[in-house]
Amino acid sequence: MGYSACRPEQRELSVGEVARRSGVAVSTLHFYEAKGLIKSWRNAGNQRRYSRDVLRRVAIIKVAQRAGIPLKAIGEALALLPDGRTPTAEDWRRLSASWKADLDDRIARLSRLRDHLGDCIGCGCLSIDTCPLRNPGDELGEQGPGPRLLEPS
Amino acid sequence: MGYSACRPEQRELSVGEVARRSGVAVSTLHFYEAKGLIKSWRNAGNQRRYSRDVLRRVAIIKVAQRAGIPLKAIGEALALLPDGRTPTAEDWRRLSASWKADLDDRIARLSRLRDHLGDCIGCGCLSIDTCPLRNPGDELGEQGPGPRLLEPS
DNA sequence: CTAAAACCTCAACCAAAGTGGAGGTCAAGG
DNA sequence: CCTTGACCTCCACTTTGGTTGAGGTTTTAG
Repeated sequence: MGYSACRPEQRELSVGEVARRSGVAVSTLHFYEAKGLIKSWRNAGNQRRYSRDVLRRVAIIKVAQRAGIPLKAIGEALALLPDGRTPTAEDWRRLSASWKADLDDRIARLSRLRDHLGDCIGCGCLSIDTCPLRNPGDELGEQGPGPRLLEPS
Repeated sequence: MGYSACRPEQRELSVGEVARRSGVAVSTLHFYEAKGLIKSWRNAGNQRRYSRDVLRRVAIIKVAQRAGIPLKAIGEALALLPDGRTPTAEDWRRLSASWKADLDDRIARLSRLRDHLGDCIGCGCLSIDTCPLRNPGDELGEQGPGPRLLEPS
């Protein structure tokens, strides 16, 4: 067995442990670190060591991702915390509130679309100018070019 | 001026015209064609020609995309239509009904997440085992690996 | 007829959010 | 001591939904 299996009362974690405890792959932790979302230091053998609160950070990242927040935005939000500290309850309040607003907005858009879809089922219209599905107008406005991201399935 | 500016009563359209009328870029039309979502034939000079109903197909594609349906699934749905014909009102009824179910599901997931987020704002818990945000369990189940897509902003 | 605009193909590139492998190092158990 | 598993870096590849550009052809307006 590896050295990461049985260490009670640890105050620092290896990547493998963080991976197992947080449920994300080791490669993903590397990736998050490269993107600045989490931090680590190195031991004498150049291996990553994490403080236990990285688990909370990863948890927050995953929740925000499920809410549809792109990693970049999550990183920016986390980076705004003084000292890059792990969010306190108060920090989490602010973060989750802003993400909730985002989520509310996304839900509202989708709901409006659904309603129009319901109205239009079977109408076969889709006519430019008259069909609401064809007139994104206000809430469903133009979406510019570039890659478009979808909701996690 | 190009040759596509002033042709009244056309029954076939050039890419540029389809692009202008449907609101998507020429490159996107090429892309959709490569993916089998739309079809065209060629004139003597090897230029694409479309029947007018490609506009309806593109309209349907865009609506489905806004509902969060991936292009591949849209293509499969359109391909199921006999003769690859342009959807009739009845076809559209079936298509939009299936996409609406998808949309309903997505909205339901996001709504549950929002509610949990609301419950948890400020609680600072995020504790494994107890926080609903940390327990995707049933409705918010595991999301496998691979690229994740987000909702169109 | 000529020049400009629109078209063609093919290939590379973009972003996001990772995954996977090659080749090499480190640590711990037996 | 030595094997094994965990770790390291770097690079390439994946998918989705396109965009951009190079280099060449066609069409059309003047």
